[in-house]
Amino acid sequence: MSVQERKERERAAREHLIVATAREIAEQQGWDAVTTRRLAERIEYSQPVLYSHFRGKREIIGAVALEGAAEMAAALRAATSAADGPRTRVTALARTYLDFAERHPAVYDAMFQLDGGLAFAAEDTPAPLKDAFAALLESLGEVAGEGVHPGLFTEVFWAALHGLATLTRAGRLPPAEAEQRVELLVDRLAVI
Amino acid sequence: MSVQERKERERAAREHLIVATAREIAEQQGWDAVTTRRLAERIEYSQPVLYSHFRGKREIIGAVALEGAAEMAAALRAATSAADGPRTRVTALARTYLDFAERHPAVYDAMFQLDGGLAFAAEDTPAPLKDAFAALLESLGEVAGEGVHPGLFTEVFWAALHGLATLTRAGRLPPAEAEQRVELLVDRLAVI
DNA sequence: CTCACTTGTCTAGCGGTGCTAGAATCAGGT
DNA sequence: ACCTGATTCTAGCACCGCTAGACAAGTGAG
Repeated sequence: MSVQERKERERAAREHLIVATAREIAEQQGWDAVTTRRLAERIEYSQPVLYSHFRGKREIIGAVALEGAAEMAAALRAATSAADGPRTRVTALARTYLDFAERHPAVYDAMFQLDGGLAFAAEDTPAPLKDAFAALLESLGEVAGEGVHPGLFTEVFWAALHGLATLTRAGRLPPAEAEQRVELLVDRLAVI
Repeated sequence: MSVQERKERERAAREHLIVATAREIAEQQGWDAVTTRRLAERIEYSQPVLYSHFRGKREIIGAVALEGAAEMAAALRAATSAADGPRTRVTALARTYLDFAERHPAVYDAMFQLDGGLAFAAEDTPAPLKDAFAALLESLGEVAGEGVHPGLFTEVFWAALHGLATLTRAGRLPPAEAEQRVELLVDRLAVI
């Protein structure tokens, strides 16, 4: 059944092209510019083709989110493994997280701001999302402090990072003192 | 010029009706349901009337955001003034903030998630927004700790609250341990 | 090699969106 | 009672997400 295999391969390639193109448009012009028409034109297929791969625009956003989660997890692990000592590790983690959000705003939005139809904090949460949280937990768990549940601590730290990321990018916080905010956050929250 | 005064009064009343109706629809069915057609029909005028009051939908969102900011500031001040001692005050502040976000999700979105065309952290930031931040600063400044700029501390604390609020509401954090997260946050961030 | 059939893709269109030009209507002053 | 200017509406633009049904291309059987 080599023919069928080839077709499946081509189908998978096209699906990846859709996700990559959606992400590209979103990074360049924002998610509002990612319309099914524009996306279809860019991949040089007609609109209905998109719906043979995804249920709708929401699922495309979800696919970008999963891709982003995997990348973020990798970035976090790379940064933390290069640092020794809990304190340095947590600081590196925080910087990397905020850096990721700043450099890939569209992906970050797909993950946390937009509705990609993904389950969170539940049984059927997709693996990449669980893994991204796990990457946070690995470094943050060791500075949770005694008597504090590592998962709960990670949630709080994560929420703080998320707040900084979104408020900064939305112009709610001046970017100038970003570094000072990170240091204050790590100083206070992490128990070294 | 009594005629003109009456007209201006009626115009102001209608403008307020638009904002109130937009908010009502948003609270009931989400901001996606707030379309110019639906909004126009509800206020029993045609669409173009909306554009004689606001530049566009964005400005209507902005108007709701300003209204919300004033209410939030009032709620925060009410809660903190009823508490004595910095620690109790900060906890009350955090709870009130999160409670406001949970009970008025549409207004909260207008303030911090959607684009209402408002300036933040800048010279021309509208007064209600500045005042809401000031309300936070009043209680948080006293627990910033030595050598830490009160404004910077407030920003970090606020970001953490914002992260908790948005991630919880988006289903990214399980609502069950919300109270524990607040306590952990106050314990660690605030210097009593 | 031909032909029916499945599979895949496209054209065209639905009901909706934010927004606006120009027609129609209403109220005010003379 | 009429003219004039402000106000409001009707109708329409270009776009959106999504889909039914026409059409073409590739597949396997005879």
